[in-house]
Amino acid sequence: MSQVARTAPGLSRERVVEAAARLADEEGFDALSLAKVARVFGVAVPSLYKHVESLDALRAEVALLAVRELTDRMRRAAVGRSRREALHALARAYRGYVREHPGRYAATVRAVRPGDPMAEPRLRALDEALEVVYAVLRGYGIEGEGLVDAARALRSAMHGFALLEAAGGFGMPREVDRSFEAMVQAFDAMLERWSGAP
Amino acid sequence: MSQVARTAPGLSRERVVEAAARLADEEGFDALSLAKVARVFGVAVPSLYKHVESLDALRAEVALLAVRELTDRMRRAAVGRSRREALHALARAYRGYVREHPGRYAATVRAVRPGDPMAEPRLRALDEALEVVYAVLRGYGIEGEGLVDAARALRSAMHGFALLEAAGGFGMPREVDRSFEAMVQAFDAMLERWSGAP
DNA sequence: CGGGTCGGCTAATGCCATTAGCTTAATGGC
DNA sequence: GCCATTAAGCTAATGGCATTAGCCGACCCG
Repeated sequence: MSQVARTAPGLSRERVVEAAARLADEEGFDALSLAKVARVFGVAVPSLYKHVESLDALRAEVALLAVRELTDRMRRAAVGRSRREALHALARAYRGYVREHPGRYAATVRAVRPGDPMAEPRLRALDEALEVVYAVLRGYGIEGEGLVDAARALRSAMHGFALLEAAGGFGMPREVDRSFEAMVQAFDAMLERWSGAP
Repeated sequence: MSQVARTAPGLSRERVVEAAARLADEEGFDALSLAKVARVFGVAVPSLYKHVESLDALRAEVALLAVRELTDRMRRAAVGRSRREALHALARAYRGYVREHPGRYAATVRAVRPGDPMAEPRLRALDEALEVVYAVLRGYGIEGEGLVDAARALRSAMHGFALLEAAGGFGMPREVDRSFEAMVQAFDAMLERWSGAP
């Protein structure tokens, strides 16, 4: 008898991933575990396996979510602007996302073992993010091989800055803002006469 | 009776850390475990605790080793050169280290919880690495606040590039070389007229 | 010779991921 | 309306791993 009212947690893949992403942001991506996700829902750990294949799959799912969110934000920021304006908006969107969602962002960084099928959607999502960067750079008149190089340089700088900031590798927040703006501005100048760079 | 000839593994903190670093390079920093280190030495896991305090401490020790090695390499590369020459040498040394020792490098990136006493030596070692970067930038006549900004930008770019490369985020190796050189060259141009940047 | 420390060990604990197999509620076909 | 199927929870069991406690032999120093 009874045991009624199981409160039917009503899990779903989406809800599980969302909770995992929140946990990653709060406690760090490395600290993410099925046990913690289960605790959030008041559910036994094995129940989660009805919705995700493994802890690794859950991590990959969080990474995919993050790449999509980040791409979306970048796109919104860059739309309707060009050159300096677009570059600053793009860069600020990027940094903003990493600051708001450090755990999710950390997930995107995880090295992909070559041939890992679980990472494939993520790679495709990353291509889309790259397209946004390309669009901004084309606004500077950069094309061809130089476009690839410039995109890599820009992504490296944003990525590196975000990570070092997240790792506490810098100092006072005010100072960090200034350094970030300086970096983006220098990039703008660099891109203005990139044409002959290679 | 017997059990003679224990082959006396002769562990030491240094040897344990060295083995851990090698393992991290081969299988990835995340895959590092006390169990694997113990297996390398043919020793029971708890024996390791006579030499390191915990897995976390071992990770921190690997990070410290890596920062020191990297700093040393950067210093050697930059000595006796200036400006463009120094910049390229520094950047190549950085990338070279990350390629040779991806696991060790990953260790250096781990976020430091503020107030973590275990991370303190690492932070001091990082300061030393920063000094090398400063030295190169001073060669461009950059000083004061701009020096801090420029150093952060440069470090971000190298760090970001290295990580994205390690994560397989780019494509063909030949192309990646070219992109890296292009980035460093662009940086050189940027630094040449950095003075008024902020 | 005798005590102490050093560097191994075994045993035990507890957390976590994962698998197997059970149960119950909803669903859909006849 | 009833049965079969499936979906979504559960408990139990397994095995890897980090960590702690406490034993024990070898070597060093008096």
